[in-house]
Amino acid sequence: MTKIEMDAIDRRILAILQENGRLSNQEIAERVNLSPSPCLRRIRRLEESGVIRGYVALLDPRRLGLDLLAYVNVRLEKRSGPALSPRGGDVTHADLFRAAVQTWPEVVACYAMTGDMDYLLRVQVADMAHFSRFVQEQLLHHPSVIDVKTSFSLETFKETTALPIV
Amino acid sequence: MTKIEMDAIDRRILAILQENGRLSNQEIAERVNLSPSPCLRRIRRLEESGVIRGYVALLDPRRLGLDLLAYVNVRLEKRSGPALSPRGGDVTHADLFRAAVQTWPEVVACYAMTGDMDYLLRVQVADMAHFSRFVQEQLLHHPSVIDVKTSFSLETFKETTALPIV
DNA sequence: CGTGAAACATTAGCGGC
DNA sequence: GCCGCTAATGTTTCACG
Repeated sequence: MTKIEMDAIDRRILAILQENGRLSNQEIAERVNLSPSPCLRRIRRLEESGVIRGYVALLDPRRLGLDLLAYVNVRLEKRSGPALSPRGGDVTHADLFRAAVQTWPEVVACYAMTGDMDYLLRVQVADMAHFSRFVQEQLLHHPSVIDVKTSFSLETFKETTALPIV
Repeated sequence: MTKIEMDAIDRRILAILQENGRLSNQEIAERVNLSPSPCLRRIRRLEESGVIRGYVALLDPRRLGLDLLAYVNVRLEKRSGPALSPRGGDVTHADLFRAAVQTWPEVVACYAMTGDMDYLLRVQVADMAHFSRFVQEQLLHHPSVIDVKTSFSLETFKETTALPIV
């Protein structure tokens, strides 16, 4: 995990790009008082070093009919692995659960957490019917899951992908 | 909140753009089997209607030294407003808290939630020292905050800004 | 780091299905 | 209505000073 050297101009470029990832290189160069070529060289370096992970379009969930956002705390079975892999290695409940999470499109984020619940899922679905089906048929149906506790988002007051780079 | 008509091509364009927001219109047009101009017209329409909220660069928090991600549950004082605004309107604890949240850069998301805590904050900071200072000097210091409960992310297994568009 | 030129991309107008 | 062509304009990119 190479942490690269960055100066004030690099940080300004990052601040600009995490607000608007489609500005032209020319426009960015102007804002940081550079000509286009060194500015582009800096951006490429930030991309290649992994500081910039990628560029994405952000969509509006409500305009896509995804009106329900839930945070689900999940507790897993802790007893030793429920199965042996074909080659004899242990497969833990955590492994199974994490693999399942990758296949569930409604789960847009999954973290292992401190505290008395093991995982926190961010779940984005159309409505309560869909959520209920997801919990019953996927989450609680999963052999590694012992218990879930859900909170629903009533309103979003702040939500940004922009990190606080000082 | 106008929900606009979208066909299969529009959805394919959205799916492409939420994975890579910097593809050229030409490239996207090719992938959806359209010529550049109708493709661009569709993208502009999706932008103007608000389905596409914007384009951003995603940065790697760890490469920026932001190694600590916390989810903080916050409970607020419920008794009637602690102050009157100059023009006489009531200012609730919720109003005060939400305004403060906007000014705290380490809070990258804030939701009002169901359940026994009122708000859920996503907090991104360098280390425990910074987090501790934030909780003591900002959160607990705020007159509307009664109580906070924090969980820390140990590991991220899935995290995407791409919504499940079917 | 900046200049300049070639390659490439965007976008408005117009005609056709 | 929505598609695709063309042509003008703007942008990216790279060798070189």
